[in-house]
Amino acid sequence: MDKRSPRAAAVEPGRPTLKTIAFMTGLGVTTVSRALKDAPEIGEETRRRVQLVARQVGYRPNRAGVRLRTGKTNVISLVLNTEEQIGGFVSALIYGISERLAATPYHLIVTPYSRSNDPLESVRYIVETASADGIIISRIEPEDARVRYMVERGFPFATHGRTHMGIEHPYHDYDNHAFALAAVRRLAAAGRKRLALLAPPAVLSYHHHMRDGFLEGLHEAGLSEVSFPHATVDDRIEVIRARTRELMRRKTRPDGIICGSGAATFAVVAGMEDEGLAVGRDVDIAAKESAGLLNLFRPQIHAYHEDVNLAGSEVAQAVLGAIDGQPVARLQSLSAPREIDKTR
Amino acid sequence: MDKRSPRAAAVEPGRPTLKTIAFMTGLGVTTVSRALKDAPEIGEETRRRVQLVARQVGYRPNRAGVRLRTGKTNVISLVLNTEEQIGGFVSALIYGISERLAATPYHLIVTPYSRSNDPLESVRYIVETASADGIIISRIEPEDARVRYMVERGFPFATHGRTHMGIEHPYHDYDNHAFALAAVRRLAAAGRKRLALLAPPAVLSYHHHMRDGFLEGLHEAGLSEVSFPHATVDDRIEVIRARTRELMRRKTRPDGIICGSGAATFAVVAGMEDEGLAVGRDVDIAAKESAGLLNLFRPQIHAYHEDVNLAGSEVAQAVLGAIDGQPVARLQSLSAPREIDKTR
DNA sequence: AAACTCTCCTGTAACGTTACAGCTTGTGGG
DNA sequence: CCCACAAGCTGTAACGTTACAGGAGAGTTT
Repeated sequence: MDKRSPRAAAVEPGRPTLKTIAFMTGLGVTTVSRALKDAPEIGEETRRRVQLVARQVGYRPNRAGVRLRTGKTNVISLVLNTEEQIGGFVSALIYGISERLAATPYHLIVTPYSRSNDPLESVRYIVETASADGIIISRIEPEDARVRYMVERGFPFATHGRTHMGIEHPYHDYDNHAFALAAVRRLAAAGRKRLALLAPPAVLSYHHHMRDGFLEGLHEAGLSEVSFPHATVDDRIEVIRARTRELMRRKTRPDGIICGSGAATFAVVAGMEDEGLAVGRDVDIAAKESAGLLNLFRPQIHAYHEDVNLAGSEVAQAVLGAIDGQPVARLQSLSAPREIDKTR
Repeated sequence: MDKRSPRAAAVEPGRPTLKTIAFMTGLGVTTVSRALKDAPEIGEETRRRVQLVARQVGYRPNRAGVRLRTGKTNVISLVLNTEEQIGGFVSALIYGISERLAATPYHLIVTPYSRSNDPLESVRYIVETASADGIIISRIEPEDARVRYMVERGFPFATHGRTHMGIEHPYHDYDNHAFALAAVRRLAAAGRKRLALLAPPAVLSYHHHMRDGFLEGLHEAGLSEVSFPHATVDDRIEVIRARTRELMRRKTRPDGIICGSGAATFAVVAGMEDEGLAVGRDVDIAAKESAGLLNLFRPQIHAYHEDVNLAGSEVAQAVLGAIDGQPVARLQSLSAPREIDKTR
């Protein structure tokens, strides 16, 4: 056999294109294209006819063709740090984003960067090569170079977290201030006096939100802080556990600990218990998590839920809005902490 | 200003193309294209000159152009079930895949499907629209319709898990048989006699691997099984916890439980403890996990590590090999369980 | 009846790339 | 001296799509 018959090329081979439909309907390719996007200058009947045929033959626009012609990629890129904390965090975020994108023509592509290379590099690559219509980033810093870069270039994006650089941009964030405040109040209500905070790394914005809420709560309740040195929620479990041991051996050890992530809480509790101290008896712990395992681990922990799945939807929504050119103010949202009900 | 000067179009605007380089070097577009891919019929000096200029101007091939012309997408699609178990599983898998793809031109796109729609649907969409060069799927069934479909169409793919349908295909899998066998031996060594297995759903291949290893171990050690009814590792935590309670209230309750996932183990232990039973005293538990939290949770648990990050690399490697047309036999790998050392 | 308008449709070109079929030029063999 | 051939380069066309500039035909206005 020869490769293909020289003439029937329009209709025979694998996948239907505009040309296929044009041939079948006897119309021009342009007309078919316009008809499929409900352009007003196409006759009602023609439009229906084209759309019927398109549906029948299972026409799907060729993404490469569209992209080449229009520059629109129909891609959202999620730029992630490979060192991102353990646990279902990333999974839940991705699922949340995917759910939101499912009914749209957008595909989600995951672009990781490791600690070794510049976080800006991935973003710059995507923007320069125009390989996505919008970007989602996380691990936001107060002065975030990526945000500045994308704003300068007018590239649509949304952040999972806020900045503090006098630039308004689309974001979704968990209200870590409210979480820390509620956590302090909870521990104060339990009669605790000397609180420690295991916070995120100081370079990240939500470190400050959490600390501000923490300090506000301390002040409000007249409590004092015991610092938690050389440890953040991003450290390896063994590190946090060891630092917690050291902390608990100090003369003025805390009687309450607030913990900024689920996995870290496991490590903190383990470190405490290494020193013979018990959650709820010697020390109260308040923590936020997304997995719902903390109260199986130790029922005494005061757990707050962070809905990362929802965060994914929200941040996807925000970036879609940014692509549409919606006003920024409408693309910013904050999600309130919810204390997990232990009475069941 | 008019849109753009009618002639300088080749060099001025945003992004360099082959035309830009052709203009700069004074060569033809075709020559530049060939030179950049080290084609033999291009002179040594010309080739170096072109590559130098390309590097200088930061040339990146336009993916849409390549894709339209060649049909090659440079995309790997990871098709995931939204209901996939909680925890870092998916994150780790994605990171593993990404690491492997980082040095290649491939992008990773994540295509989820929910329980509601046919798992085959996503795969069929990708194959029919040729929107990826290769596919990775998980949650493999012994007779997997997706595998059959892709094999029939000669579409490159790799599975995270094995099938049993007489078809050889690229895969990576964790050796759940070996895990279950080792776990039984461990519990037998601890003097346990009546073992229960909390396995994956029976539709999935690794259910059978795990059960086979379990049964082999029971037989070898002369132990008996206590069945764990109406529960799988994929059930919600509350469900597993409740079923465990019921199980432990039975007259012939197990004195050892083997648990096929980390999160489920939390639920099982919680259910046990609801009934006043203690891990290591009344019941021994062996479980596999990827997060490394189980021994913080209860140090008595016999934990086995599953390296999902590695699984991601391996399965990515396999799909790349499949795309290259490498022989299937070289694209199959199995990863052995490793017992986590508790003595530290 | 000419000019205009409106509706509905069409052809051309271009996005960036590569396969293919040439085209020069120079060299060596007959 | 002519031909063959190789090396090294180039132009054309095509992948599927859409923007743009029309154009035919029918109806309306003057």
